[in-house]
Amino acid sequence: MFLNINLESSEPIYIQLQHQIIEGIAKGRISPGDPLPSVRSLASDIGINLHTVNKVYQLLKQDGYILIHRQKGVVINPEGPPKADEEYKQSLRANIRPLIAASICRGIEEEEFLQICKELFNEFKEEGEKK
Amino acid sequence: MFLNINLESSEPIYIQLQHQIIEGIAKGRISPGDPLPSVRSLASDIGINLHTVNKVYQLLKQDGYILIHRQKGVVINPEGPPKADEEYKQSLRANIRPLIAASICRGIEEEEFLQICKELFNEFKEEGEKK
DNA sequence: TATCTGTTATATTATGAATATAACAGATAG
DNA sequence: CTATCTGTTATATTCATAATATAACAGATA
Repeated sequence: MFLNINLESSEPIYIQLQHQIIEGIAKGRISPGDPLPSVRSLASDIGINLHTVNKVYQLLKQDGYILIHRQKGVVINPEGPPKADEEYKQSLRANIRPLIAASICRGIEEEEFLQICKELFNEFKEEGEKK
Repeated sequence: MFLNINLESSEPIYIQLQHQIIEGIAKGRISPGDPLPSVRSLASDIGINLHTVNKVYQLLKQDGYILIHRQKGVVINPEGPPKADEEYKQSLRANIRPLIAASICRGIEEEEFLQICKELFNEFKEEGEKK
């Protein structure tokens, strides 16, 4: 896999895992229909507990990122998660707001902030075109 | 004060407080040199413990947002926090990245994301001009 | 002198993150 | 049929963090 988990980070393991899998989907490194490792094999690959991986899979399932069939195992949802509704956008704003506030206090202008966002979007686009 | 703390939220109280004070500075609701309430009075105003407020003040002091004089009490730092260096921008990118990844998966295009950021910046600008 | 300030110390409770071990039921390969 | 692998559930333990409670100290102030 493309996973790079830092066991020493203050960021919880299950959050890192969740983020990196979602980023993998956004970048097209894993495509709709692709299988994901079993909770046990992924856990032993990374060197963590089975339950930590299971927790992540449950969260991803709940958000519509993956499907879990008793037979086929774990698969990237071909449909993808539901489109962003107003509630989602509201929570998105709530997450960005403190980042912008701190940036303003540190002298990062709107232009520069938007530029950083554009560069991040390019990070995802470029990878998507490699395939 | 302009504080609105949700004691039921899963977001820790000290994080809410920290964010709202920084947002207050970014919006110009509190200006450089302005005093902040004492740890005890603010704590009793909100209905929380003195140590929770003290923790927030220590974090804000550490980041250069406020100054704590033995005499004058707590004051918004006239200098403000240090300008964003490359390390800060790196952590900023790390914070924005998962938001963008999830947005892409949910069908939010770059344009719309940037538009949301612009609106948030306006949130801060508009308030700043009221004074 | 009494009061308010930030600060420090100590202890307790509650919650969440992560682990360990075990077991169950369904599917699959030998 | 048997053995193995799958996700799932249950239970328990360890550890760190968030939040509280109570107390005390030293400097400044009225």
